[in-house]
Amino acid sequence: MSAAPSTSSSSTSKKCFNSDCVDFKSRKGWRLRSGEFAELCDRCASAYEEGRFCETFHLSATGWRCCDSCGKRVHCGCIVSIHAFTLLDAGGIECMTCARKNIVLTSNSAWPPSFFYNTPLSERFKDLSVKSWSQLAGSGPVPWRQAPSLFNSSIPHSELHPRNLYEIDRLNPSERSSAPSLEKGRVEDFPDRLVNGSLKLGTRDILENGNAGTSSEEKPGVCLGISQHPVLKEDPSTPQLGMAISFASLNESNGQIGGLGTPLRQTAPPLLAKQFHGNLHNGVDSSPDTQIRIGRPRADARGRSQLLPRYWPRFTDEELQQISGNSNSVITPLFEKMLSASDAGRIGRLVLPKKCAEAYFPPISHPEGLPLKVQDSKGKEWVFQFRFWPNNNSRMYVLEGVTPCIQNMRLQAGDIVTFSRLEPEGKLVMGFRKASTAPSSDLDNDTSKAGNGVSTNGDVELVDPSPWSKVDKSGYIAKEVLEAKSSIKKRKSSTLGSKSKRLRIENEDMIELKLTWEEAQRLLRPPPDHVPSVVMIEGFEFEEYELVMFQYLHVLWQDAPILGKATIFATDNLGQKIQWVQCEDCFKWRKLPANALLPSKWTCSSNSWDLERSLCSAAQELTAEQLEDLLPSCNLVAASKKMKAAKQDAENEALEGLDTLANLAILGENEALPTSSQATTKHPRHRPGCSCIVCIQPPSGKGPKHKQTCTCNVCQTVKRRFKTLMMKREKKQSEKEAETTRKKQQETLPEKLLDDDPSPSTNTGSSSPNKKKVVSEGSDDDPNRSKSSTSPFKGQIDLNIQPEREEELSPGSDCGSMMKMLQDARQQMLSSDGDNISAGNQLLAGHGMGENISNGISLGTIHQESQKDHPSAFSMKVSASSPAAG
DNA sequence: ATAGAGCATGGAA
DNA sequence: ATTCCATGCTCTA
Repeated sequence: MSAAPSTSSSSTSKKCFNSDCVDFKSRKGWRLRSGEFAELCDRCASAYEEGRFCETFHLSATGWRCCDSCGKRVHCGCIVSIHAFTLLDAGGIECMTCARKNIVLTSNSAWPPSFFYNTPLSERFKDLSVKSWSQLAGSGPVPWRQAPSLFNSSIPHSELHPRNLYEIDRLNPSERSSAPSLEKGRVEDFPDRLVNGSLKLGTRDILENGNAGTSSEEKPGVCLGISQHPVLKEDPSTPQLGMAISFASLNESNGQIGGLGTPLRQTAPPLLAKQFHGNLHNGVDSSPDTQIRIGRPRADARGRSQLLPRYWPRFTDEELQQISGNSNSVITPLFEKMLSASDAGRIGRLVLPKKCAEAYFPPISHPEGLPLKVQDSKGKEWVFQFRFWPNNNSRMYVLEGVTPCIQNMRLQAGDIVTFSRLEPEGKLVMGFRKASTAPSSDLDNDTSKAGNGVSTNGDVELVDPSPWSKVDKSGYIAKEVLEAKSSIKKRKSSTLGSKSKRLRIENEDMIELKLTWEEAQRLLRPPPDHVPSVVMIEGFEFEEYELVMFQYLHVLWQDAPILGKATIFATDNLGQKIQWVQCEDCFKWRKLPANALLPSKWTCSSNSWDLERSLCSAAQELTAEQLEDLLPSCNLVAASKKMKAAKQDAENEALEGLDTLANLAILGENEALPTSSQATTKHPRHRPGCSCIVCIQPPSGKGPKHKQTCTCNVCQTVKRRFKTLMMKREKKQSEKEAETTRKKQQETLPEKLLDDDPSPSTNTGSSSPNKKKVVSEGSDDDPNRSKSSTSPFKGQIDLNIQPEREEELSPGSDCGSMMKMLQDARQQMLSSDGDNISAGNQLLAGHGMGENISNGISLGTIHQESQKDHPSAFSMKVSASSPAAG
């Protein structure tokens, strides 16, 4: 603190932060407790960077001590040098140089190897066993962050550590457990760098308890050295595991972090918290074995943390084991991140969550960063450039050059990449989890299954091609399927774009989705006798099941309503529109008004429409037979699909196009379908005024349900948009019909029946039990799209479909009654105008409102729309649901 | 013209 | 109000 001049804020004055200096500030120095950086003049900054600051300005200050090992003087009483030394277990201090040496030489050093990132060192640390780490961690009051009181020593000392030691000043207790940053001149913020597994564990436990460092089992302070510094700006609840241990970083330039060995330096709270349940208590745990074993995400493990929950690694034991394989390596989950469109795009830049980057990756002082070696679960090593961009007063960390890896893993936006570390090797391992297998927040139960990219055999590429096999009940299923398909070779920039966020949300709300999906799955089973129609798209052959599409749409519209309580629409004896819904608990089907908005988890108790049947004990209205009739008729089934084809690109595009189409269908926009690459830019930023479905809904997907009578802006918008959409479509449809009629008269095409006629009547009826080929034809206006295998358009598809023209498709003709119901719903909606915003509400409800799910009307409507015009779209989607077999 | 690199912007948390 | 971060924008090669 002597270093901290009187200036209250480095940013408020133009003078050098150093009160002893009168020059103007121009560079950043150490990080202040406030989180800002001390701004220094060139001279002071240089001194700081070179480790001479205290020697220069604080010689007369108190707090100097001597390194117990080399006798060098270290200014322990100053924030500037906070990372230049470490406290020894037995008392006393050690300069970083010695500390580093010791840590290299002994596994029991107070200095976690994690501090040394550079390859050379990491190599040296390779032989450090996990045990060593744990021991390190438990080595006592290692000043991960030094308490103020620690700085009062007056022991003289002669020299400060290596300049790099100066880098980090992270005194921000709450956020940093700091590792000294290698950065020169710029104070790094490498908060929360855990030193080792045990530390993490401890932290985690702390976090789990949700309090700052006081867990019944663990005393963070014990191992982490509880910082007593005032919490700067971080969440006060955050454990103050400070650690300002600076570590002498090695020459950053040599970069290769190689194995990264490093254990994390950080207080990686949540992360660890989740994974290693209760193993180490206070970091003093000397039993290495207890730590870092299979980290198991615990649902209850979420404590508070600096890291956003979405970055918490959600590895399951299984996954961890897969990663570590048969080796004796212990896997330490670090963090995970759902790929954004940008991440998965061709730019090859993966944006790293700042805290994660700072916590687990080597500290970097220059924007150029360092090459970082990362091994995939297959053992293949990748080298990314870990760097950052100055961003405001912060940094934005990115991994560059990830494209090959991303492609290799066949990942796309929405999928999750995981970072973990293998101990004792210290290797950074990058795994992945396809969207559909992404474990839900705390429900990791079924995540370990497919596609996590961390197969034991290391075959990252073993992305299960079978969509269904990946169905894990999560709402991602369809999406994933789609993505899995589209990911097959050519990986274009993600189509998720704005969806990724939604995906994240969904991921976080997976519980709900899972249930929904479970429900959906029940409905997805194809009837025994059902014969799928085969759709040929771009040379791909798909077995098509209407419901798949239906479901797909649910899932597909990440930005829209989606997975909700699957219901079946019908018309009762009185001619009224109704919907059948199945109780989550008793599985009985209940009849509800067609416009009822249902939450994803609907139970009899929610049956306010029929009080007599608001209890599970109440008998089901439908007889088994009736139910049987009902289900098949709606094609509430999904089935596997085969995809024989070759053109992955085409496929990708098609899928992406479909994806987009789906959105367009909802939005009813007129623009031509954007290309896949455009997909993400179509909605670059939802600026003010944007009324897209994304923008008009609550960001978190949570929130109160909107009633049908709600007149809030969102609802109004939805109503208005829907109305407009319907009007447009009606108009379009009329035109189409007229045109179709004209053409029919002229040509009397054989495909006629397969044609576009979107009229409900046409769609009603058979569910095409017969396998037939559906040919998708590209041009949107071409009414010739047909399902006939003999169609001359076979294999052709035009992805540039326009929602408006979707009317022509009628894959739905197979969907008989379902289509009729949908049509009915649609008409009902249209006729009732503003009042009946069922569709719109459905969107709302199913969408942002989290719990509400499209009750079917919206879906139906959408479905229908899509169907009408774009067989191809449908087909594609359908196919999406069933991954390629070919 | 295109791709890549780096920075800026602004929505979301 | 601040920070994060996804992605757009601009410049350069």
